[in-house]
Amino acid sequence: MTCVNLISMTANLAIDLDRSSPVPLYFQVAEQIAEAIRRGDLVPGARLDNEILLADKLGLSRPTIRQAIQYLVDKGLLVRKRGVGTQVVHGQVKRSVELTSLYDDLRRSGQEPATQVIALEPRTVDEEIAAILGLEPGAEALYLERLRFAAGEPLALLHNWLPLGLARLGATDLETRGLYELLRGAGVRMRVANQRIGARAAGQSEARLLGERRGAPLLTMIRTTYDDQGRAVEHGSHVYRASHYSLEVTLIER
Amino acid sequence: MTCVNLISMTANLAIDLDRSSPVPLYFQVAEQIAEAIRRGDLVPGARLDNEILLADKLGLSRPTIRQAIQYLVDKGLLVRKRGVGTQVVHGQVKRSVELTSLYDDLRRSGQEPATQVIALEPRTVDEEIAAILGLEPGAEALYLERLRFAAGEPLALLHNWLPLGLARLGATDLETRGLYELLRGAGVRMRVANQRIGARAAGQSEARLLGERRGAPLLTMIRTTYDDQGRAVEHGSHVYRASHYSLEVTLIER
DNA sequence: CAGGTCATAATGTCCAGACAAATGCGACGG
DNA sequence: CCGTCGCATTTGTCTGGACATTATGACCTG
Repeated sequence: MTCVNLISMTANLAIDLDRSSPVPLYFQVAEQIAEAIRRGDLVPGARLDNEILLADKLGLSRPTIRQAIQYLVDKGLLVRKRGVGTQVVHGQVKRSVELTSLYDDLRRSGQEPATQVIALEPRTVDEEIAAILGLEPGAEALYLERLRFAAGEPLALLHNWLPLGLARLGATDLETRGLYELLRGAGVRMRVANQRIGARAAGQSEARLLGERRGAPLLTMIRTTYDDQGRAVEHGSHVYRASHYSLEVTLIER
Repeated sequence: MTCVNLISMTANLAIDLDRSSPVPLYFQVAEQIAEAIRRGDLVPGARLDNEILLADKLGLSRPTIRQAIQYLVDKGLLVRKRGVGTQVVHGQVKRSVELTSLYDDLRRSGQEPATQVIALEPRTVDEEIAAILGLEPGAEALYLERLRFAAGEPLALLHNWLPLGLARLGATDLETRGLYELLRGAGVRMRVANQRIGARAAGQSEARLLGERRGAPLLTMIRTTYDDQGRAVEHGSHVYRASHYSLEVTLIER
């Protein structure tokens, strides 16, 4: 186990390496630099030591250090400029894009999410859903309909279609945890999601369920999620009360 | 200049390398593989030769090949699995996330965008905008207000704030080209954008401008864009006619 | 025939070094 | 005083190799 200071000037940033750990070295380095940025030990604009010096200090090779830095550059935490050096990004850029569910979002923001399962059953898919999920027309898929509350108020009406046999989902599970969390726990590795976000006026029945008036603006989101092999694992069509919720997205261009 | 077939089985994919070009070799490889996927020469599920063989065929080292493949994995075109190999992703995953403007989106989808500039002038910023753009309170910034049409119909009302001196923007330019295109042309390198998407009912004046009735659902987007150094280069607050437009977002988890 | 075991193949990680290219700054000269 | 050239610094790209880890399928055994 080694432990080395990263910044000569300030000498307040230390990195521990555990070569016996299964966690890759580059990842250990990246995590600890990211943590230093979150903590504020590395302020925006601060320059890291150059790659060769860093590699030397940590007893690693330059490619390994580069891999660690590249990882953080991709996440938008660092900026590299040839001939200049590597700096912590100016301005407080938010967390990178992540595949999260509404449930995760709510819990992270400190609200208390609750869920009421309205439907949970295999249903015959129509042509459109079959095409999206890559099933034969007339096949069955798991249909799921939920009403999501936050702070005791109805917030969203969620419709989902999932391929059968993907995970064992019980109504009890779904009322205490988020769908994405359950899928991840079942070993589903979600990787790409395609979302279409729009808005429309609330219909009669939606309005009643959500506690809005008919014609109230609703935020709509249609999302298809694929796993790391490109197979569709979930298709959702959701409506949110625009007065209570908005979506946040961060884009990073490489 | 070398030219090598990539896939032994089909032998229909060739890659040209130009070592005298300033374009990095890994990028040349990546581009041509991506092109082959777009063309359909590499169908979803097709397996690439393994990295060592590829490197051998192309006369490159394995890290260079890996860099090319990694680039495409990050873009969501390929999937790597240890012990198995590298495959073209199943299913038609859309293009990766990009920083685009409404104008670009419309032109790409074949519609004919038109723009009417309502306001284009330096204005004193309020506290909120100053904080977002990183300016002193009371400083000035360029205020821009536009009405965007597609196929002759009003589509969106766009409000923007930009730091002064970023680019010379004329009303004529803005009526014939998109804001992002103009900024890129002026050397601004946009890299990260943070968007908040919501919905609300149209007010009286918005409704009149957009040709909707008061209370019609509107899609709202508030976006701040940062350059590669993390400096804010643009802040926009836009409303779209929900009946005519929706936003598409692709998320890729690494 | 079923199940576990082992070999094989492929990617993941890491190392040591070399040269290229861009940036910023200082020294020099007009 | 100002501009230009050149140099030092730093990241970008590329090489060639080594070992670790994991998934797959063939083989052997019970």
